[in-house]
Amino acid sequence: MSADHLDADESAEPRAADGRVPGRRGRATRQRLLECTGQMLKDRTYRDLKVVDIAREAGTSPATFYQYFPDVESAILVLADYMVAQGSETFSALTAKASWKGRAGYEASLDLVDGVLAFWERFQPLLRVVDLATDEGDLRFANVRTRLLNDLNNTLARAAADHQSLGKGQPGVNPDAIGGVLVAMMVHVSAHRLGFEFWGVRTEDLREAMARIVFWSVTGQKPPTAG
Amino acid sequence: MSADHLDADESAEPRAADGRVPGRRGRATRQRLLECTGQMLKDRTYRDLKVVDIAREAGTSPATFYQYFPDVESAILVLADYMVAQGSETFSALTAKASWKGRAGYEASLDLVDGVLAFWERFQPLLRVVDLATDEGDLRFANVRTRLLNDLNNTLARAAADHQSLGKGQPGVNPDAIGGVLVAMMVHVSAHRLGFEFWGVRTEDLREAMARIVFWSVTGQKPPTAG
DNA sequence: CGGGGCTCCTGACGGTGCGTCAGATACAGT
DNA sequence: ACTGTATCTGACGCACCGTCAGGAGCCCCG
Repeated sequence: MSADHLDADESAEPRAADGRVPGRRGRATRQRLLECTGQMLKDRTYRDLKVVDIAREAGTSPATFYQYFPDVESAILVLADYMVAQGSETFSALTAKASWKGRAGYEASLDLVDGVLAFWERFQPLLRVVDLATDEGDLRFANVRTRLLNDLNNTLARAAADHQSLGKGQPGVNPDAIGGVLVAMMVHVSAHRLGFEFWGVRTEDLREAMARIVFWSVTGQKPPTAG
Repeated sequence: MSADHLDADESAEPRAADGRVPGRRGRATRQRLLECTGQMLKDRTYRDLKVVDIAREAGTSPATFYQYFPDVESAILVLADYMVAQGSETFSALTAKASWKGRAGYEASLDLVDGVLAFWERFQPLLRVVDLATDEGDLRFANVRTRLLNDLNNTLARAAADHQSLGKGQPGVNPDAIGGVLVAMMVHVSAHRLGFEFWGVRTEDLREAMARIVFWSVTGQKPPTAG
């Protein structure tokens, strides 16, 4: 639940490799390196991201990069932290106000699914790296993933539990499992959206299928029939 | 649909780097290298798998490895091909005979989910690499993934379509989307099973939540209430 | 049983990227 | 201008990659 001990490097003063706190010029260089890193992630794949390229792009030398980040992953983690912040904001906006009742409830499910799809679209390059590094066993990125999905997870689990306590929804099924499974579904489909399209399945159709599953899993109600 | 032009290297005679067809001794070495590769995948992570280590483990030299495989990925692909064959067998056994009606239908959904979970458990190291390489954009592994999931996908889509044509199920929703979404859910949860357990969600509960979603998505019927 | 001609193996090498110094360079204050 | 601190970088050693040319093993025929 609490994540106080899991701060990224950014929560404190950024320190250079030798321990000193960077001044104005240093912070500008650091920022430039970050921006170039984010930029290059859009083109090349994570594993083809060479320190020397980032440095050259930022008009500096590889050694300078290591002054501010112990490795490429650490730089990406800083960008990922920003993404997590955006995610919390985005997802809480989508789930806070929504009601689960009737047609409006189904519309809210659609909005939620659309929100996740859009978020994955927007941060695609970063999320690709996060998924990759998480699967590779990098705990720093696993942590990013957890922080990003935690709220979503809890919100859905809470909603499922609320319906259960009223005798609706999915009685007797662990609400955390419901939330986790739904998040897994949305996340995985979002991540492989292009693969689906390539395989001939329109995103529009995925969106509908997922929203219906979300709505039914939480409320136990059959969603309104599709147009 | 058709995959005739996508054969892995294994469908034809394995050839050595210089084009010749290996004899008895050569094939034994090749096999030994394959086994060591599979073995070492269980310990180290994919990216830490160095050719020199595989070679040493197999009691030979790095150069020998390159005699039989252009790169590490290619060796893993051979192992993956075997896995795909196992998968086709496993999954078709799970879906061929099953009926979707009533309580037995729900049991079949449970069996299906269990089957996927067990399969992912069994081939965990290999599947981790397949997922990883697919996400990294390696088309050879994306192809493995497609072949592995295609049947499952089609089976579920077909079942959904059948129910729709009887006025049941999810009328008006693209059956391919339903199949794809369900497979995505099962696969992603299976891949992150340990993550869920660590986070406090028992596999038993995930299994139930997923089976219910599968059953409902295909048949449109509410599954039997949980004990 | 010994030598010719295959198959099979490997030591050694050039290449690329990593990460780390020691020292060069820019800048700010006096 | 002068000095000390902040910032940068050229150059290096390391590790792994992938490729040769040539050595070692094996089989078979004479």
